[in-house]
Amino acid sequence: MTEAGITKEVEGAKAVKEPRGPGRRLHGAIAHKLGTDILSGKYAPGDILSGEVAFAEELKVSRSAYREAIQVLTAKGLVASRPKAGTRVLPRDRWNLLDPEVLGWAFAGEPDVHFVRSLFELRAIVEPAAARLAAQRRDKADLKIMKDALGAMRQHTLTTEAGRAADRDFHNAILHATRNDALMVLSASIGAAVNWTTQFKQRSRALPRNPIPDHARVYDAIAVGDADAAAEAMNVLVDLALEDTRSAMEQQGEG
Amino acid sequence: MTEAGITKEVEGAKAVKEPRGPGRRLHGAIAHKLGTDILSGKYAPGDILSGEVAFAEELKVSRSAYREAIQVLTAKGLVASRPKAGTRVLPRDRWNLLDPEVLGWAFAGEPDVHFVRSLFELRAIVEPAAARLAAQRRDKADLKIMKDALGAMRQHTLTTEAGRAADRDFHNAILHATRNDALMVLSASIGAAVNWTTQFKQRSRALPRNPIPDHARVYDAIAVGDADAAAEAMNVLVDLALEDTRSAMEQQGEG
DNA sequence: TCACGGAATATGTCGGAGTAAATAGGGAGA
DNA sequence: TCTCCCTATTTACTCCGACATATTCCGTGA
Repeated sequence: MTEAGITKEVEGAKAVKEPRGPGRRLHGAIAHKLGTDILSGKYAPGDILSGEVAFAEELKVSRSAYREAIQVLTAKGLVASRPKAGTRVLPRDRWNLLDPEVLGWAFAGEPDVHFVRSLFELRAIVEPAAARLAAQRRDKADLKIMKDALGAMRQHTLTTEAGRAADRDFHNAILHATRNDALMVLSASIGAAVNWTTQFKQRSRALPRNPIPDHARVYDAIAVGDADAAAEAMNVLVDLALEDTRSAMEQQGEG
Repeated sequence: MTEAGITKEVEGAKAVKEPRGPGRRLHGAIAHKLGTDILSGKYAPGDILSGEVAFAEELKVSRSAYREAIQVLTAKGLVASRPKAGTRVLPRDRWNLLDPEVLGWAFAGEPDVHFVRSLFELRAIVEPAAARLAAQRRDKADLKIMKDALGAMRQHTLTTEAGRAADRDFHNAILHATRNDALMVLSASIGAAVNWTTQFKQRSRALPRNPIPDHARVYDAIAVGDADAAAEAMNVLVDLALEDTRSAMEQQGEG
């Protein structure tokens, strides 16, 4: 039954789907392939993806599947299609880089060091301000989540998956405590970026210093409602991360 | 010819397309309708959009068109479809609120005051930091754009479209001068949000004080490379905007 | 050299078939 | 008799191929 279920369309999906991906749909797999190709620079802005039929038969899929993938890419601002002009890659400033899926495509290939630096700069901007807002709002439920995450961080080190999960929970709780929808969405993007860069950072250098006390200082400041202290303590944390990224960037080349 | 060209599918598009929309595609119109319905709360998170066929025949469009629209919504994290469970509205924190199109849907109906405040808070966080980075990088071409926009702002007032365009150009140039891709994407979102709220602010109160001197102070600080002064000057600007939004919010109710 | 018309091509749209998953029903074991 | 597990059916999402349409390009004529 299962072997019989592997029809030709699934074989086509296997051809374009990357191995680590979960049970993706066929058009999702095509979108992933095209997205990574665009993000990696294989297709430059202004370039035209030659017609539907050519791509569809090259990828051994029907035009509908290809079309669905193009719709996804269009929704994310990567391409635009016009009736006769074909599907054209849009300029970079039209791309929705904060989209989690686009972020995943960007980090699927070679992570562009310039872009990684941009992301960590954004984090260095947003998170201290978020800590300030969290200290001003001071939601009890979120405070408890932070405290639990802090406790989990004490038990596990940052080298384990549980430790990294606790770290993520702590930062996400702070973003959540701002009661700011826009910041919460950003937290998803930033968190994803941090995740994807974690592996890169891990092989570039060992995990430095012990971040627990710094995290505790952030929590204490938020708990007592000291906005300035919270922002400053978080500033120390993200500056450390930014510095790590900067050195890793120089190590990879392209100063 | 033109009347003959109006076939049933175009009539269907007219049925769901809002009047002000430009030459949108059919599935784009459906996505707009469903998107605004979801953003306005007509469909709550966890709610199920009953089957393809029901919606397709209710909207008088084919299933493909409906499916394309669902693909767009899925790409933006608004919904998720599973073979039997139907198409389900995802929780809010999965939504890609920073997507320009989603932002447009959010402001198509009643602009949620809480969300507007979030957006302006984000702007108040990002723009001073952007001014600081711009002062550190100090790109000559972007500096010229800022200067031109400043000159245009002197000639037109903020009550005219040209004046508002100059204001947008000025702020966008600062974001662009950061050489930070993530910030540049955010600028598109924030700029769109500011645009959509402009009409709301205009009828709520007259344009206050003359912002030209403050903008000039930001420009001067960036031009001489004084990062702290640039951040502080921009802080004054965005705090003013945040204050305006706050008062407009209270005026509308829901303090 | 410019304008108009025809042709070609790619997009947009439609209806049908297949397949995967969730639910409900029945049977067996405790 | 109640509970748990297995199976079958229903459901609707996914994929496919073909048709209609709009736009662009090129050629011809003025």
